[in-house]
Amino acid sequence: MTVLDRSAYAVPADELARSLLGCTLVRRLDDGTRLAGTIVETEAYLGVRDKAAHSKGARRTPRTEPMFGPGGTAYVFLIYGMHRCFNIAAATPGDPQAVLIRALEPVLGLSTMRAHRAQRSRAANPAALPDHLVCSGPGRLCDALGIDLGMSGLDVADRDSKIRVEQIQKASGGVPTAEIGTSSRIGVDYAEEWKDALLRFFIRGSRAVSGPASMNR
DNA sequence: ATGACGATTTACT
DNA sequence: GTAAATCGTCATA
Repeated sequence: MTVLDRSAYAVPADELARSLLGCTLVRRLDDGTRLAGTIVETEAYLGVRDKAAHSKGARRTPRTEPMFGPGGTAYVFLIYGMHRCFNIAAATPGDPQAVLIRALEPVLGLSTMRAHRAQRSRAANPAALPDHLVCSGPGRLCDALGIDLGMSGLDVADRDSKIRVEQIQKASGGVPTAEIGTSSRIGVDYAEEWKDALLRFFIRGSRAVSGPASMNR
Protein backbone atom coordinates (compact mmCIF):
# COMPACT_ATOMS: atom_id res chain seq x y z
CA MET A 1 0.00 0.00 0.00
CA THR A 2 1.54 3.28 -1.10
CA VAL A 3 0.46 6.89 -0.67
CA LEU A 4 -1.20 8.25 -3.80
CA ASP A 5 1.38 10.39 -5.58
CA ARG A 6 1.07 14.15 -5.22
CA SER A 7 1.02 14.61 -8.99
CA ALA A 8 -2.13 12.48 -9.22
CA TYR A 9 -4.12 15.36 -7.71
CA ALA A 10 -3.01 18.00 -10.22
CA VAL A 11 -5.75 17.05 -12.69
CA PRO A 12 -9.34 18.24 -13.29
CA ALA A 13 -11.78 17.21 -10.55
CA ASP A 14 -13.82 14.87 -12.76
CA GLU A 15 -10.68 12.93 -13.63
CA LEU A 16 -9.57 12.82 -9.98
CA ALA A 17 -13.06 11.73 -8.89
CA ARG A 18 -12.79 8.68 -11.14
CA SER A 19 -9.25 7.77 -10.16
CA LEU A 20 -9.98 7.97 -6.42
CA LEU A 21 -12.52 5.15 -6.74
CA GLY A 22 -10.94 1.97 -5.38
CA CYS A 23 -8.31 3.88 -3.41
CA THR A 24 -8.18 3.67 0.38
CA LEU A 25 -8.88 6.62 2.66
CA VAL A 26 -6.79 6.23 5.83
CA ARG A 27 -7.40 8.13 9.06
CA ARG A 28 -4.80 8.15 11.85
CA LEU A 29 -6.34 9.12 15.20
CA ASP A 30 -4.39 11.06 17.82
CA ASP A 31 -3.88 7.84 19.82
CA GLY A 32 -2.38 6.16 16.75
CA THR A 33 -5.40 4.05 15.85
CA ARG A 34 -5.80 3.57 12.11
CA LEU A 35 -9.19 3.58 10.39
CA ALA A 36 -9.57 2.89 6.69
CA GLY A 37 -12.11 2.37 3.93
CA THR A 38 -12.22 1.86 0.18
CA ILE A 39 -13.59 4.88 -1.70
CA VAL A 40 -16.69 3.75 -3.63
CA GLU A 41 -18.52 7.02 -4.38
CA THR A 42 -17.30 10.53 -5.29
CA GLU A 43 -18.54 13.79 -6.78
CA ALA A 44 -16.57 16.35 -8.79
CA TYR A 45 -16.98 20.11 -8.29
CA LEU A 46 -15.44 21.99 -11.17
CA GLY A 47 -14.66 25.30 -9.51
CA VAL A 48 -15.19 28.85 -10.79
CA ARG A 49 -17.69 28.01 -13.58
CA ASP A 50 -19.59 25.29 -11.65
CA LYS A 51 -22.75 26.77 -10.08
CA ALA A 52 -22.97 23.85 -7.63
CA ALA A 53 -19.52 24.56 -6.16
CA HIS A 54 -18.79 26.64 -3.07
CA SER A 55 -15.99 28.16 -5.15
CA LYS A 56 -18.31 29.27 -7.97
CA GLY A 57 -17.39 32.67 -9.38
CA ALA A 58 -14.02 32.36 -7.61
CA ARG A 59 -15.72 32.91 -4.27
CA ARG A 60 -12.68 32.93 -1.99
CA THR A 61 -13.32 33.07 1.78
CA PRO A 62 -11.57 31.60 4.82
CA ARG A 63 -13.81 28.53 4.50
CA THR A 64 -13.16 27.85 0.80
CA GLU A 65 -9.45 28.76 0.90
CA PRO A 66 -8.22 25.11 0.87
CA MET A 67 -9.80 24.58 -2.55
CA PHE A 68 -7.56 27.33 -3.93
CA GLY A 69 -4.50 25.46 -2.72
CA PRO A 70 -2.63 22.67 -4.54
CA GLY A 71 -4.38 19.42 -5.46
CA GLY A 72 -4.31 17.09 -2.46
CA THR A 73 -5.42 19.71 0.07
CA ALA A 74 -8.29 18.62 2.35
CA TYR A 75 -11.45 20.77 2.36
CA VAL A 76 -13.87 20.04 5.21
CA PHE A 77 -17.07 22.02 5.75
CA LEU A 78 -20.13 21.93 8.00
CA ILE A 79 -23.49 21.34 6.36
CA TYR A 80 -26.97 21.87 7.85
CA GLY A 81 -25.40 22.77 11.18
CA MET A 82 -24.69 19.16 12.07
CA HIS A 83 -22.82 17.18 9.44
CA ARG A 84 -19.37 17.50 7.97
CA CYS A 85 -18.32 16.79 4.37
CA PHE A 86 -14.79 15.75 3.38
CA ASN A 87 -13.31 16.85 0.06
CA ILE A 88 -9.93 16.78 -1.64
CA ALA A 89 -8.82 19.75 -3.75
CA ALA A 90 -7.99 18.94 -7.37
CA ALA A 91 -6.11 20.79 -10.14
CA THR A 92 -3.46 23.44 -9.49
CA PRO A 93 -3.16 26.40 -7.08
CA GLY A 94 -5.67 29.15 -7.88
CA ASP A 95 -8.05 26.74 -9.68
CA PRO A 96 -10.56 25.81 -6.91
CA GLN A 97 -11.79 22.38 -8.02
CA ALA A 98 -12.53 19.60 -5.54
CA VAL A 99 -13.79 16.05 -5.13
CA LEU A 100 -16.37 15.21 -2.44
CA ILE A 101 -15.87 11.76 -0.92
CA ARG A 102 -19.40 10.38 -0.55
CA ALA A 103 -19.01 6.77 0.60
CA LEU A 104 -16.51 4.17 1.79
CA GLU A 105 -16.53 0.46 2.22
CA PRO A 106 -14.96 -0.04 5.70
CA VAL A 107 -11.76 -2.11 5.75
CA LEU A 108 -10.08 -1.25 9.08
CA GLY A 109 -11.32 -0.15 12.51
CA LEU A 110 -14.99 -0.96 12.05
CA SER A 111 -15.74 -1.15 15.78
CA THR A 112 -14.17 2.27 16.37
CA MET A 113 -16.15 3.64 13.43
CA ARG A 114 -19.36 2.35 15.01
CA ALA A 115 -18.41 3.92 18.34
CA HIS A 116 -17.84 7.25 16.59
CA ARG A 117 -21.22 7.01 14.87
CA ALA A 118 -22.92 6.22 18.19
CA GLN A 119 -21.25 9.21 19.77
CA ARG A 120 -21.71 11.74 16.99
CA SER A 121 -24.92 10.81 15.23
CA ARG A 122 -28.55 10.58 16.28
CA ALA A 123 -28.99 7.11 14.85
CA ALA A 124 -31.08 4.97 17.16
CA ASN A 125 -28.64 2.08 17.27
CA PRO A 126 -25.46 2.41 15.20
CA ALA A 127 -24.20 -0.88 16.60
CA ALA A 128 -26.94 -2.67 14.65
CA LEU A 129 -26.08 -1.07 11.29
CA PRO A 130 -24.91 -3.45 8.59
CA ASP A 131 -21.20 -2.93 7.84
CA HIS A 132 -21.85 -1.41 4.43
CA LEU A 133 -23.95 1.44 5.90
CA VAL A 134 -21.41 2.63 8.47
CA CYS A 135 -19.62 4.95 5.97
CA SER A 136 -22.40 5.20 3.35
CA GLY A 137 -22.83 8.96 2.89
CA PRO A 138 -20.63 12.05 3.18
CA GLY A 139 -21.78 12.95 6.71
CA ARG A 140 -21.72 9.35 7.90
CA LEU A 141 -18.13 8.78 6.78
CA CYS A 142 -16.94 11.94 8.52
CA ASP A 143 -18.61 10.84 11.75
CA ALA A 144 -17.16 7.32 11.44
CA LEU A 145 -13.61 8.52 10.78
CA GLY A 146 -13.72 11.41 13.25
CA ILE A 147 -13.13 14.06 10.58
CA ASP A 148 -13.74 17.57 11.92
CA LEU A 149 -13.49 21.16 10.65
CA GLY A 150 -10.01 21.55 12.14
CA MET A 151 -8.72 19.09 9.52
CA SER A 152 -9.60 21.40 6.63
CA GLY A 153 -6.38 22.44 4.88
CA LEU A 154 -4.37 19.31 5.72
CA ASP A 155 -2.27 17.66 3.00
CA VAL A 156 -3.66 14.22 2.12
CA ALA A 157 -0.61 13.42 -0.04
CA ASP A 158 1.63 13.46 3.05
CA ARG A 159 2.18 9.93 4.31
CA ASP A 160 2.26 11.15 7.91
CA SER A 161 -0.99 13.12 7.64
CA LYS A 162 -3.95 12.44 9.96
CA ILE A 163 -5.95 11.84 6.79
CA ARG A 164 -4.46 10.46 3.59
CA VAL A 165 -5.14 8.39 0.49
CA GLU A 166 -3.35 5.18 -0.39
CA GLN A 167 -3.56 2.80 -3.31
CA ILE A 168 -2.88 -0.91 -3.48
CA GLN A 169 -0.03 -0.52 -5.91
CA LYS A 170 1.51 2.40 -7.71
CA ALA A 171 0.67 2.71 -11.42
CA SER A 172 -2.16 0.21 -11.19
CA GLY A 173 -4.89 0.95 -13.72
CA GLY A 174 -7.52 1.68 -11.10
CA VAL A 175 -11.16 0.64 -11.35
CA PRO A 176 -12.09 -0.37 -14.95
CA THR A 177 -14.33 2.15 -16.70
CA ALA A 178 -17.05 -0.45 -17.19
CA GLU A 179 -17.37 -0.83 -13.42
CA ILE A 180 -17.84 2.90 -12.83
CA GLY A 181 -21.40 4.28 -12.85
CA THR A 182 -22.23 7.96 -13.24
CA SER A 183 -25.17 10.18 -12.33
CA SER A 184 -26.05 13.77 -11.54
CA ARG A 185 -24.85 15.04 -8.18
CA ILE A 186 -26.99 14.73 -5.06
CA GLY A 187 -28.51 17.76 -3.33
CA VAL A 188 -27.58 20.45 -5.88
CA ASP A 189 -30.99 21.30 -7.36
CA TYR A 190 -30.15 25.00 -6.94
CA ALA A 191 -27.31 24.77 -9.48
CA GLU A 192 -29.35 25.68 -12.59
CA GLU A 193 -27.69 24.33 -15.76
CA TRP A 194 -25.13 22.46 -13.66
CA LYS A 195 -27.60 20.44 -11.61
CA ASP A 196 -27.86 17.62 -14.15
CA ALA A 197 -24.18 17.35 -15.03
CA LEU A 198 -22.93 13.76 -14.76
CA LEU A 199 -20.32 14.43 -12.10
CA ARG A 200 -21.15 11.74 -9.53
CA PHE A 201 -19.14 8.54 -9.82
CA PHE A 202 -19.54 5.22 -8.03
CA ILE A 203 -18.41 1.62 -8.17
CA ARG A 204 -21.22 -0.42 -9.71
CA GLY A 205 -22.55 -3.08 -7.39
CA SER A 206 -20.97 -1.80 -4.18
CA ARG A 207 -23.56 -1.91 -1.43
CA ALA A 208 -21.82 0.94 0.41
CA VAL A 209 -22.82 3.48 -2.27
CA SER A 210 -25.29 6.02 -0.84
CA GLY A 211 -28.43 7.45 -2.39
CA PRO A 212 -31.52 5.99 -4.08
CA ALA A 213 -31.09 2.73 -5.99
CA SER A 214 -32.40 4.42 -9.14
CA MET A 215 -29.28 6.61 -9.20
CA ASN A 216 -26.86 3.75 -8.63
CA ARG A 217 -27.08 1.95 -11.94
C1' DA B 1 -25.28 42.67 15.07
C1' DT B 2 -28.44 40.09 12.40
C1' DG B 3 -30.53 36.89 9.24
C1' DA B 4 -30.63 33.44 5.57
C1' DC B 5 -28.66 29.51 3.94
C1' DG B 6 -27.19 24.61 3.31
C1' DA B 7 -22.56 19.27 -1.56
C1' DT B 8 -27.28 15.67 5.05
C1' DT B 9 -29.35 12.36 8.03
C1' DT B 10 -32.98 10.62 10.60
C1' DA B 11 -37.66 9.78 12.12
C1' DC B 12 -42.21 9.58 11.21
C1' DT B 13 -47.03 9.55 8.31
C1' DG C 1 -43.58 10.63 0.75
C1' DT C 2 -42.60 15.08 4.46
C1' DA C 3 -40.30 17.47 8.15
C1' DA C 4 -37.11 18.47 11.86
C1' DA C 5 -32.62 18.96 13.81
C1' DT C 6 -28.76 22.64 14.32
C1' DC C 7 -24.77 26.11 13.64
C1' DG C 8 -20.59 27.98 11.06
C1' DT C 9 -20.27 31.09 7.49
C1' DC C 10 -21.00 35.09 4.89
C1' DA C 11 -23.50 39.02 2.98
C1' DT C 12 -25.69 43.00 4.55
C1' DA C 13 -26.07 46.97 7.57
